[in-house]
Amino acid sequence: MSNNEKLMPKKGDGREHRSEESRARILNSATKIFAEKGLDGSRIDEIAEDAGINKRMLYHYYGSKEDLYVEVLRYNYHKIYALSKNAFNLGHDPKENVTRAIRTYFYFLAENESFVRLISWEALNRGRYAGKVIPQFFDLVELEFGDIIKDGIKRKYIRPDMDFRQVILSVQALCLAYFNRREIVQPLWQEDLLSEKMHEARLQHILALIFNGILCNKEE
Amino acid sequence: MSNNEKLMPKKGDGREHRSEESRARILNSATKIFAEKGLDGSRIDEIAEDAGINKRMLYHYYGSKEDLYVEVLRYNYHKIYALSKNAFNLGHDPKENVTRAIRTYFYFLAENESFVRLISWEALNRGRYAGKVIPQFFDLVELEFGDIIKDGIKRKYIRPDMDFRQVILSVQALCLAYFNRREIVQPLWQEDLLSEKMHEARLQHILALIFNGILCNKEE
Amino acid sequence: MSNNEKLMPKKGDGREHRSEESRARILNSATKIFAEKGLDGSRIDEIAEDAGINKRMLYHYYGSKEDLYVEVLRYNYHKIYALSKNAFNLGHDPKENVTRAIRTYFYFLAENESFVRLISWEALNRGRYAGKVIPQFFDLVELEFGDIIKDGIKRKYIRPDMDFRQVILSVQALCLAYFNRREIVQPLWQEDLLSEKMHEARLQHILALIFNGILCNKEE
Amino acid sequence: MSNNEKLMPKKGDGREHRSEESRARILNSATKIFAEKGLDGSRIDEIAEDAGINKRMLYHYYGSKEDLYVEVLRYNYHKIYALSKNAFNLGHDPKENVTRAIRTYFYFLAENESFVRLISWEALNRGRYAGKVIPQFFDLVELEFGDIIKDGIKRKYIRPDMDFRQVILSVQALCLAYFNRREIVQPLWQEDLLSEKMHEARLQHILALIFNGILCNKEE
DNA sequence: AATGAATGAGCTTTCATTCAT
DNA sequence: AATGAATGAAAGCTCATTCAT
Repeated sequence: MSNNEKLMPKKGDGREHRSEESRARILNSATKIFAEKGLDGSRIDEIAEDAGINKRMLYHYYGSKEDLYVEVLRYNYHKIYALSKNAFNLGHDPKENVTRAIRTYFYFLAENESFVRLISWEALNRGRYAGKVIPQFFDLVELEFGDIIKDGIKRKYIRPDMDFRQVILSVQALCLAYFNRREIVQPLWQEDLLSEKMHEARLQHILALIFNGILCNKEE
Repeated sequence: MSNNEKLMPKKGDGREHRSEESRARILNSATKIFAEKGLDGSRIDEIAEDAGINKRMLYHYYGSKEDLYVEVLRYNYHKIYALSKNAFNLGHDPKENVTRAIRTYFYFLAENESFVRLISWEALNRGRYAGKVIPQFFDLVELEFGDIIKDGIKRKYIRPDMDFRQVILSVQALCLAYFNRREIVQPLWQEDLLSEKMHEARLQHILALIFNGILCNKEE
Repeated sequence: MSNNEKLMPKKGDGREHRSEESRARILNSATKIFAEKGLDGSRIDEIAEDAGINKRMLYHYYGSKEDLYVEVLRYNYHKIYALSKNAFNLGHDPKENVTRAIRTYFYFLAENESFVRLISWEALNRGRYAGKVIPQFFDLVELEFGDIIKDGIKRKYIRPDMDFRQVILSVQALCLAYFNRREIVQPLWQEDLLSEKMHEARLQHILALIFNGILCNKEE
Repeated sequence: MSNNEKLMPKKGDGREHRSEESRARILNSATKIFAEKGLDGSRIDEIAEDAGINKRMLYHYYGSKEDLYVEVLRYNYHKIYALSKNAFNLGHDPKENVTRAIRTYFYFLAENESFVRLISWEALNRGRYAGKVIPQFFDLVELEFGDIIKDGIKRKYIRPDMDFRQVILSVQALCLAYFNRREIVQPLWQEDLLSEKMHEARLQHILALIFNGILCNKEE
């Protein structure tokens, strides 16, 4: 490969174009399959076939199965990182801040099933691989959302005895569990948990719980 | 061999005893390793070695890797099934009922890390294997705890617009997440999440959240 | 075991009786299963289970799988050996001698499927195991039947240019093939090859062929 | 690599060639070893080593041990199928037809020991595997040879009371037995059964038997 | 005489990875 | 840039055989 080509990665003679496309196809297939089956359950052959490329290219671009997995994590964490950059900025009204943050997070999960599953595999892997991507790896939501909670406490909207870390963990848990345990609870529920209506119902439940708890005789 | 044993050839003559012990050793090792690495990540050889038995016996007693995995699930689900039988009965005071149920469940998880991880792998497996054990498989907590919530609503202690299924899912999520995502959040927190003190702190947070939400100006 | 017991093998205190019975059960089961699946395809466990005895006893009595196989061969060769002792003696009429010998042999095969299959496995094994039982191992028919043919030639009943060894091989082949290739030809034929009627038809065909060939214009 | 080869990327660029060669090497080794030891007695490692290829390729090309076995049967049945297409056509003279067919079949067996053994294993397997290849599986000789016999009967050359199916089975048996039971009868005979002279002697015996039977006073 | 439990060697099969073009 | 063929190590599983009672 000529030096020239290295300097113009985005505007090549068509080779890089195909190259970039191949890389992307691999990453998409790998995301799909790793999300579905986890690192140990996935097969390199299946990913290559799904991507429609030769297995050898996969090694050329990503080095090894594990490295590819780490790339998949990086690629997917970037999505929520981008999200948090845009939607988690602080407004005047603490309640609105919290509501907007939870809604944004919840619908991000609703629309990114692969992300939900990837971070769940990673939790079971005790963060072994994600740790290579993000030294302090959280959803990244943790940081931004933490500021919102702390701001709410400062403005005396949220009770001061609330540990913001516990709140973050709880919000995450309430959102994630719905997608995570969908197949498990589905038989108990009547409705389709993937419907728009049920999504909104879950979000409203989370908000109600967070703001008021489950008891009667509370003023809104 | 004592004469006594000769007189009771059907009970505890040492042979069956050894057999039962081997089965138990396999099951314990399998629980440990499957919980740690999941079905795909675990190796039969490792389980056999950990159990201190010959690999052949594992197949003799449990048939196949997958069958052994299903047995491990059955074995561990029985634990919480037993729990729910004893601790989830209905008392007069709805608040006490809910509190006791949550506390019991939370400390069961605290003391059974294998259980926490096994149901998490199963959630990612979409209940494929647990479904073979428990046709309608939940934590089994769902059923008993559901009665408590419904009773609380009937007695006008819990708000009537609360969907008891959402509440169950939320309580589960709030408890499970603490153990599930321990390694992930650990870097952010200062304390040791495994300490008795932090356990109690998390439980108190869950109870506060469930009963009152996070906002100020609420009477207890 | 006392010397006394050794001296009275047939009239023991009940132990030998059970012992003899166990040996016989093993031999019968082994005959059945080795005949069906051959040496390599048979499993010691299956034989032990079929015999209803403990696997350990099988080793106690017969030493090894291969030794048991050889015993099965010996046991089954004895059957036809006994047969040839009784039915292959020489009468006055050569034609009657040949007819009786063929009929006896054919119906012996018809009634001893295990024997048919065991000698077929052995043929494929190039006589490796049977050679240990009968140094010169044939059906044993070879010897007796050979005398009959030679006698027929001497009496000018059978053509002198007939090689008696070829005749023996041919008679064997004509009889054996019917049982050996039964499943193979069954789809082509309409009748049930196991019926008494078809057995007799095959025997008559063999006799006709041997005595006259297939051509027209032959006097009987 | 020559320019020529680059211009014809789909034909013989060396890759497919190697692939085809590997497949063929596996098939040849498998034929040899399965014929010698049967399905149960053969070892995949031995086949791979004999073929000089990596065991993995065997699974890549043929899927499983059993599938490979079925391919071996298909491959070898094709040989006699091709034979029957060419040599079994009907001439004017019934005797010549029969003679030619038997001679052709007999020498085909003489030159294809693997075929002889494979169909013998299959007979013992009750046609279990060959049935997957050829729904109605015979030697294929059955069909063509049957026409010859039926034609001979129609022309009043062969006796009308001869069942053509019995005749086919008998001819097969007379030919096969010589190769099948070679090691068994060898000790009884003085000559080398594999010699050209003995082959011809057996063939002549079969023809004599078929046409005239064994008795004296028959005109040729 | 009899048996349940146990074993090591070896079997078929799978997988991530590399070679040669 | 791209690929079909090939591989070695290891996985799950099986089997004849022996131990301990």
